[in-house]
Amino acid sequence: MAADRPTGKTLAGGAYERIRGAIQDGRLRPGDRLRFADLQALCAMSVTPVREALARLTAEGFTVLDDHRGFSVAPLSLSELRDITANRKLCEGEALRLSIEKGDGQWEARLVAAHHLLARVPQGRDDMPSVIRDDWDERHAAFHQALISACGSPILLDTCLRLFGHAGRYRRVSVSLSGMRRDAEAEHRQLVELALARDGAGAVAALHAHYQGTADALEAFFDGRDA
Amino acid sequence: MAADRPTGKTLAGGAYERIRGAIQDGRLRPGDRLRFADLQALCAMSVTPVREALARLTAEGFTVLDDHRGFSVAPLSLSELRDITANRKLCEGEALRLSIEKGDGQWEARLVAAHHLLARVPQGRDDMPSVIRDDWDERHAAFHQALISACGSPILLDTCLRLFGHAGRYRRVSVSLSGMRRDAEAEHRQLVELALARDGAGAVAALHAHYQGTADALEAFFDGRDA
DNA sequence: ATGGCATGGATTTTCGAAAATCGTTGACAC
DNA sequence: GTGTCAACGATTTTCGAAAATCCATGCCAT
Repeated sequence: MAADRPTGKTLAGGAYERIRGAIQDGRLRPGDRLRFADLQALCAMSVTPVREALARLTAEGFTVLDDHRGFSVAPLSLSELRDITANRKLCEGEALRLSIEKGDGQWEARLVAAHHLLARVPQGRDDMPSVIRDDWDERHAAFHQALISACGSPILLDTCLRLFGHAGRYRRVSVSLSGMRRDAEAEHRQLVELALARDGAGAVAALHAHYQGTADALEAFFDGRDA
Repeated sequence: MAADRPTGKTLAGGAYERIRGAIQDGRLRPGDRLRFADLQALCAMSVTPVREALARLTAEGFTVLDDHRGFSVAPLSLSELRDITANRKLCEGEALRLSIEKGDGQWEARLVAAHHLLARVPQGRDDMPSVIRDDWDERHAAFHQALISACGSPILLDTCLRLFGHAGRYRRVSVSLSGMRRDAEAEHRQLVELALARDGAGAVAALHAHYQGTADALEAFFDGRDA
């Protein structure tokens, strides 16, 4: 709901954002075949920028490409969810540890500010409580980004950002079917407190528990299905 | 020297491999502007597949894109080298630990085989000892891949592969100017022994030392330059 | 001399159609 | 009834040129 104008600087960039948005919020579902005709209609442009957008999305793992058979939305699976969770524990855990070790007052300020914004908006919509609000999602991402923003490693930050994006696909599917997680707020607040107290080990443990809790909540949904 | 025919299945795939190869072995140098006219000549194809290849390379960090100003080869810097090294320690270290913990006989066989192939070929060319042989480079990559191939995490493997590719750019630049590393062979053999002995902690420590040694050898070259 | 502005050239970005490829359907032989 | 093969339709992939954009040069006014 945030991209009607040719968003960025180039059409291809706009197509990238639009298609990625459609994948992340479920309008395009896992396994769906992506025909160029449909995507051209969705993005109101020719085939070239759409193809570039799909190339980028494929490199990031949101879509897959079978040569000469076209693109499709990357499937979701229980095994990938577990894999993502394990990698988030490893990478974001280390990034958090580094941030606590090296973060300065600016970092603390960013963290407190991001948490304040996140805590001020409800997770679900008023009319449809089982659908995540767009602004909550943005602020949630910004919060986790702020948490690790002082780690000093652009590459690690990039890895974490990529993992966060992939986890987002699972988060939304789960929430739409099994309801919100009840204690996310408390866990976020606890993370801030531990970080400000410079309790590296405790904060990393809390982060691990946070992700594992999210993953556990999702496992129920995938139970039975999956490949 | 390994791609005259339209390598893969699609032209774009061939362009990707060719341009990436040119970047990794230094024919295209960091900061070089990538004009479509030149690339079309290099790849012998039209603009569309070249553009798709550049989109993929950009998503993987080998090239950068300024909107409407074109693509260029991603620059090399001392800070990025340190960042890559730290991330390799973290990710490949964990992947190695997991492989040692979970690897079976098949993994051991792959590892021994890969090491055997690597040890059988000299690092530098006979005519130009300061240039890495293409086959050594391939086998070196295969060895490190085999080392962590039993970690059970496709995402972690992908991260490691990406990091290895980036580190390769630094490795070649360094070797071409300051000569080979003298003890790489011994370190590789030691890694195999520790892995087969299932000494997780020792193997990870050896891997860290291996990467740090490589990085230290490179720092000398970058000393003075860099941004 | 200096700053702003229009003009030109070089390059990227996009388009719409042609060429190539894959899966499938249907006919035909065994 | 079963298996093989050829032709078709749908779709991707590629092409070559047009449109859009940016950077630099030179001109004019101050």
